Amino acid sequence: MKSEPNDYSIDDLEKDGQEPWDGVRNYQARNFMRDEMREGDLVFFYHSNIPEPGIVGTGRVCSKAYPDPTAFDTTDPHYDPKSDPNNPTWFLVDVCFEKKLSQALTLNQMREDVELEGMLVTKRGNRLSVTPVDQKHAAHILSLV
DNA sequence: GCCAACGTTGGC
DNA sequence: GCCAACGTTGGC
Repeated sequence: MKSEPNDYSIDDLEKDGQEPWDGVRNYQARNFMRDEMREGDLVFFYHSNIPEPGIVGTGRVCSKAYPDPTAFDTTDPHYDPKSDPNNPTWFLVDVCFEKKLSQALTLNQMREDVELEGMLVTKRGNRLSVTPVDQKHAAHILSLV
């Protein structure tokens, strides 16, 4: 799961302990959260839009998927007038802090690692903020950090 | 700050 | 339903 650290960082998650992953307005990312993610699933926390983007920590999915309340909040920047509260468009899960890495696993390192070949987040032009990670890729990442 | 990638919007 | 225009993401 990507986040710009200026907006929400691994340190923020460590401090908060748990955070609703709100504001996602992309159908593919929504589908992963709503349909694929389960409580207890491992999450890699990725810092984007910085000089050295990469994985900076781990977390866990710690709620079932539920409607994103910011979609109904007219004062929220992610307000979506087309999302009907009776039939919500946007869903999210809560993410709980697990661990901050002593050293980030950078995007460059992931791209150079043949074991991580094909990992979605390493692909050029990938803009999805929530992407699935293969079991074998996840296991390898855990062996590195 | 630039720009490639790509999703969304809206005219037709 | 096509596609040009536009907006956003995010690496560089």
